[in-house]
Amino acid sequence: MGTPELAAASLRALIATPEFQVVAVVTQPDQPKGRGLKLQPSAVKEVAQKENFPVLQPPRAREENFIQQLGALQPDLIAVAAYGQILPQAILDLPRFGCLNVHTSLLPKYRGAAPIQHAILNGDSATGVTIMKMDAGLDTGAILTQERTPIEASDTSQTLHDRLAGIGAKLLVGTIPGLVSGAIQPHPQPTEGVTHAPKIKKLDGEILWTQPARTILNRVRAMIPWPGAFTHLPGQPHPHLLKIWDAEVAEGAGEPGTILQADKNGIIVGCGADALRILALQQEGGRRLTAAEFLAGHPLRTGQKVGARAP
RNA sequence: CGCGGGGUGGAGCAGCCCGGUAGCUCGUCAGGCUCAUAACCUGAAGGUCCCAGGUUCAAAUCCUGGCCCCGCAA
Repeated sequence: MGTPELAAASLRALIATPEFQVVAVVTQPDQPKGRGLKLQPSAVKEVAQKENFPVLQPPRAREENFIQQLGALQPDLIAVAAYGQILPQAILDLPRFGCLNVHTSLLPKYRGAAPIQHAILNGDSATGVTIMKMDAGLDTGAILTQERTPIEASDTSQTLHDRLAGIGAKLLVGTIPGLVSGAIQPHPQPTEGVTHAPKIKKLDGEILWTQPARTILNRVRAMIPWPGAFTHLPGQPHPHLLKIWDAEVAEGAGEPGTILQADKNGIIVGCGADALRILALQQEGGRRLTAAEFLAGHPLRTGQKVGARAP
């Protein structure tokens, strides 16, 4: 059971392992997505369909109807990764070996929907993947295995996600035989160090220029690919949304939100501490551009303010 | 048909409302300056103004249809 690309990676790994027999794939119903809000199948559904596995897409997993359908398949084990729905106890109890969950953090840190983003947002130097045996709580199940990976300065949520997806898939496939044979025992999560990583919202991408440049840069990296860290450029009818795709901390001081310098080397904006050199950005309606390309058509003067919202 | 922005020399933009000479920043090429340079000066090349119709003496500009890109929304 899973929905986005993260889960698709695990699904591919399970399919590729001959010891396992995938009897069904469960994913969220197709959602209206993209321009025009057309219905789009999930990443998991695409993989499942390509391999001709039966796909179940219950609108609500707790419906009796679906639970019976699932029970009829008599699964020995259910693997879950970013499914997007809370599973009722009836499903957790269904398989002989329980339900395993792939979670992209070192639990009990960052329980919840967006552990990858929060790890980068907080400037952590490492994170990892946990395979746990699910219980009724939110990511509170007993830990089976964990694998750690460093967070590089160049990592974004995108790159880290891709790496963790691979690690998680491998770890899941490696953990299942150990659980079945009894070689791997579940360990309850420590009560110390519990933190939560709530779902990222669009507004979490808004840059607060009064924060230190380091903190802002973490936000820029954490919000890739979605929603993108953004600010606003004062404009005639309305301010223009401006997404920051790449940046680095630069020396310099100036009033937060003020452009200190703008040339081929980047656009330097004052922050609460140090300054941020913007290297790649995108205005609404436009493509992603390097600072030099952007400046060729959007002259910026030093001293100009950015991000100021109408009082 | 969910809402909105946009497609103009190689890149990024202005011009469109108020039809009539193709503009700006950068890049490219040539020459110059310099110990030297991605710096500076001078000059040059390079455009079916997304496509198809329509209106008009005349369309980048106005009208209709289509294709593509992007932001919002998820």
